[in-house]
Amino acid sequence: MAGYQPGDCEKKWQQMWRDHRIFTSDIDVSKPKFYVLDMFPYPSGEGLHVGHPEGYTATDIVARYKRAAGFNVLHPMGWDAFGLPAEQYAIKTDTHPAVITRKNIDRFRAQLQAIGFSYDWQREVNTTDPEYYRWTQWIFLQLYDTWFDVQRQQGRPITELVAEFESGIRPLPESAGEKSWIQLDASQQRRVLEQYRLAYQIEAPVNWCPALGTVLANEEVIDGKSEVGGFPVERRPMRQWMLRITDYAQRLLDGLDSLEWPESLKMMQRNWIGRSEGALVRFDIAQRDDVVTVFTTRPDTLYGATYIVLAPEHPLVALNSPHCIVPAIWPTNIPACWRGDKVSPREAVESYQKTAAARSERQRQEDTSKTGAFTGAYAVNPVNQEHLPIFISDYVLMGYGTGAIMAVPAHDQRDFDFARSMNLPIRRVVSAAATQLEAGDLPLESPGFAVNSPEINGLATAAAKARMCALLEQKSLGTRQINYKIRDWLFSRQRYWGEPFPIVHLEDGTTVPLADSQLPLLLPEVTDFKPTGTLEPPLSKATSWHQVQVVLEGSPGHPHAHVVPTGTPGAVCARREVNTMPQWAGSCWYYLRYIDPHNRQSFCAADKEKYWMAGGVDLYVGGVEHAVLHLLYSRFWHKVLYDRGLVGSPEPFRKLVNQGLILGEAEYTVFTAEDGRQVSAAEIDPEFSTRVGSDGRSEIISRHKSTGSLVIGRACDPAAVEKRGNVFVLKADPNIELDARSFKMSKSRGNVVNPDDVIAEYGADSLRLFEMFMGPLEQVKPWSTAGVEGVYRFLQRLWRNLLGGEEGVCRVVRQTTAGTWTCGGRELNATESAAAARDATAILRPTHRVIRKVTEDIERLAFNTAISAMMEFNNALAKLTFVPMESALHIVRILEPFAPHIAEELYHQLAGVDAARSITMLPWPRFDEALCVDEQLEIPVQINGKLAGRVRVPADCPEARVLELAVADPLVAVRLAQRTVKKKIYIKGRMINLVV
RNA sequence: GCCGGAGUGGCGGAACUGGCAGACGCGCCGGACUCAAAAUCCGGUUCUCGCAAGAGAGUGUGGGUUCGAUUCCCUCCUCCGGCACCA
Repeated sequence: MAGYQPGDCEKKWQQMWRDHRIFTSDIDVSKPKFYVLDMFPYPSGEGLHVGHPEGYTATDIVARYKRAAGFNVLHPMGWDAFGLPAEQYAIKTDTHPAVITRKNIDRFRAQLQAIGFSYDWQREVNTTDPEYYRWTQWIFLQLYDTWFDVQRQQGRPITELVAEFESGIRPLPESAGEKSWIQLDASQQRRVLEQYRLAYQIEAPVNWCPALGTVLANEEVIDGKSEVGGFPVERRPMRQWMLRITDYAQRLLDGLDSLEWPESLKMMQRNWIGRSEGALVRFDIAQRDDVVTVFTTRPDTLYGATYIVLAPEHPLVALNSPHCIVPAIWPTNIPACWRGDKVSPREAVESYQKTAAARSERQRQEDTSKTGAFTGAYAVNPVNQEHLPIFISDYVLMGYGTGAIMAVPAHDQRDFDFARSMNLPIRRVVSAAATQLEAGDLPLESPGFAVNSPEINGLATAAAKARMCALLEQKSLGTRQINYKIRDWLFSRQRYWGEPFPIVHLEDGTTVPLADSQLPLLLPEVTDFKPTGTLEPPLSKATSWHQVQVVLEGSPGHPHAHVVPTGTPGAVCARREVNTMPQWAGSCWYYLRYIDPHNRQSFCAADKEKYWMAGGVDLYVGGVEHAVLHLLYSRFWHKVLYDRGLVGSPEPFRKLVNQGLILGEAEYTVFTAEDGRQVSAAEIDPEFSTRVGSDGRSEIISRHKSTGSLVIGRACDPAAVEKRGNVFVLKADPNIELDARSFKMSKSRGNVVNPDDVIAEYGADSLRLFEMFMGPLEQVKPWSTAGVEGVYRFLQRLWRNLLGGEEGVCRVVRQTTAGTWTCGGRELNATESAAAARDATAILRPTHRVIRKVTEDIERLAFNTAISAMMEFNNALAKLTFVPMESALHIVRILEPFAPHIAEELYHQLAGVDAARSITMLPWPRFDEALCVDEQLEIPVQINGKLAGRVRVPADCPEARVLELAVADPLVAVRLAQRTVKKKIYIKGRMINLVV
């Protein structure tokens, strides 16, 4: 038999697994279920990179192990295939995105199958498949049909809201006027309900990205640029679909506590949700019948308020509104700087509003200096009737709280800065010390003790807050309030490649959902899918698609629509929604579709959902980049489905692990100045450094810290580098320090590793093993081709240790019932038999130990140490002449989750079983705890914590005897001479410490 | 600035719950096999001093708790990630 040939056997076994449907899963109530899920990929044109198989290998190991351990495992894969990159590429190459998507999926599937993952491919899903997205549309309609009951903190069907309106239990909103529900006509009723639905439309300032030709959610905008492509994003008002995720803020926050997720990720979601407790306080506007309400988290500082600030877009300063509080002329006795060069407050406000509107999000972030304008109006502080000037400034955001604040410059850095630039008074109302009035420098933001505040003087900040809230509520001047940073989810996109909304617009401006029987609403096959260059989506060009006639069925106040041929009696004209859903829609619920992927009656049958989703997905592995996108959105959808009784668990993903990024191989950068001299990395100004790509190789342009002259950084041959102390230097000139680090893989750097190439050279098993051997799953770690070589050698050695090398013979022996030994059918002679018996004894304990180690390490997802343990065991095998069959089968069995192809091959060659039988059908081996420890232990002996000697004792040796032997040990005795042992400490089986 | 996480050989990393620091792999050095090379096998490899036996130091820094600290506590430094005018 030839040696280990990964290329041959991997294809063979992959074929066998497919032919015999080895990994097909079905409900089996006799077994506990285990749902192990990967974040499904976006099938990009580039194909897989080595980062993808990292998480996929981890879950595959768990899936294979859990099956062997007696679980019924669900382990599926699919495609998140709607979205911008394919569409951008489609526009560039003038190919239909469906064509590109199909090609990319085929490529991804082939690549994944070449790695030998044990997915149940019968359950493959594709978000762009009409049979899939009909249910995405259906779930959207559930959101549309749901309203949030604040009292119950629960989403409920719209019919229940209608019933409450009809019976009068729930008052109609003010917009309905004085009429009762039945006095409203159908159109008015629809309008009222639209204000309650979880899916609603609103005209609001949104993130418009001109380069992509679409709006984006807050979560998709990073530093004022689009997450996809990095194009600038501007704010502009547009009518868009929103989902009321804000209503679920508290439940999304509370739910985190029960989840086994990385703490950092929970923290990111908590920050994003951004709960803060405080109070709403009402300030009357002086000499007017108007009120401004502010939100504050520091009601205890109310006496320190010296002015009020409104966001420039605040309704009270909308100059064309009757409620505008800006007077026509400046009040008397105001400082000149409040007035500036403006002749009237209106002019000042208008001018500032224009400046603020012109500032982009990015400019706001970069320049945080405080500017603003005096409105000429005053508000009255409700606790002391003081008149406070009202300003507008863009450091107050309309989107948060009430868009208005009370400014307490003594205890808020931003208010402090603004007060300084506008010459406003600063009044201390908190002292850092209970016994002093003026402890701590201003602005003092940290908690302390209230001063200069009649009702609360002396109270610690927390108590002062509570007391002030109680006072405000008692006098009806304000209320306790909880605010969230999270905004409603902007859910529509002006793109072609997404799910169409199953909604039509009637001529009265109201919306009506399509009847369920009308789903899926297919994306029209258009040739022109390009953005229009205006704010109109591409689907607006598909006139024959969006102009329809419908008949309405059901209650006129909340009907559903059937699209019918023109001229059908009772039909009315309508227009389909021409926006499409964002990429996140399909991924919000795909884990549910895997459970029942071919169901044509329902998104997922209830009994199947109940079985597989009991307690949620058991293990979910994916990148941290989805922390506040997919992971928040799908929790939200899941909670809505839960409220509507469509799923049985309140949280979708019980345990979640983020795999760490895989970086390119380590690189060394040497810096050269313009005059050709080399410069130490320490001399470079990191603030100034920028990376530039040129013909696949990346350079760094930077400048010298002290001289400011231009410096270029280039990659340097690792052979020319050595380490001196904490830094890497050039061997040729140790005065020149280098920059040493690994970089994120990218095309422009030219450091991308393609898994296909690794498989071609070393096989899929080596790829899988190395991905796991590199280090802990969660950690960021650099790729190393030499490291792949290492695990490849391990597999070859294991092969040789069991089956022999090129010309070698099998070393695996069996003991017959008669007690004799055979090797490959040949009976061993007396000398050989003695060796076989000796080897069997020698390897017994290591066998049990390696089973235990691998079992425990898989359970805690410590795959790197599990692999080291198998390598150690393999090294032990190499020292033997013969390997007992039992040990051979055990090591092959526990290797299978990591390297399934070679394990399958070795199993068949060793056990000689039928080709259709898979090693995966063998149960996981058990280990005997008693056989995991050695009979003889070597106990280190310390004197005052320093190692002095060792003693060998039997494992069950009593303490007194161990100590006796320790003191008697010659090395120890020498050091103990003329010293008295004060204390003897023995940690059973571990060590001895003698204190002298 | 705020909130997380992490600093261990030349490199990736290991060390259970406070108990022999450096498992395993890479790299490097030496040897065997070979006409030679590759592959393979054997041995060595934290640093400093020493021919050696051995001695000393050592888990980012400085301190503390403890018989004993990579592990727990405090200080500072560096790196990575997230958030950032959120009242």
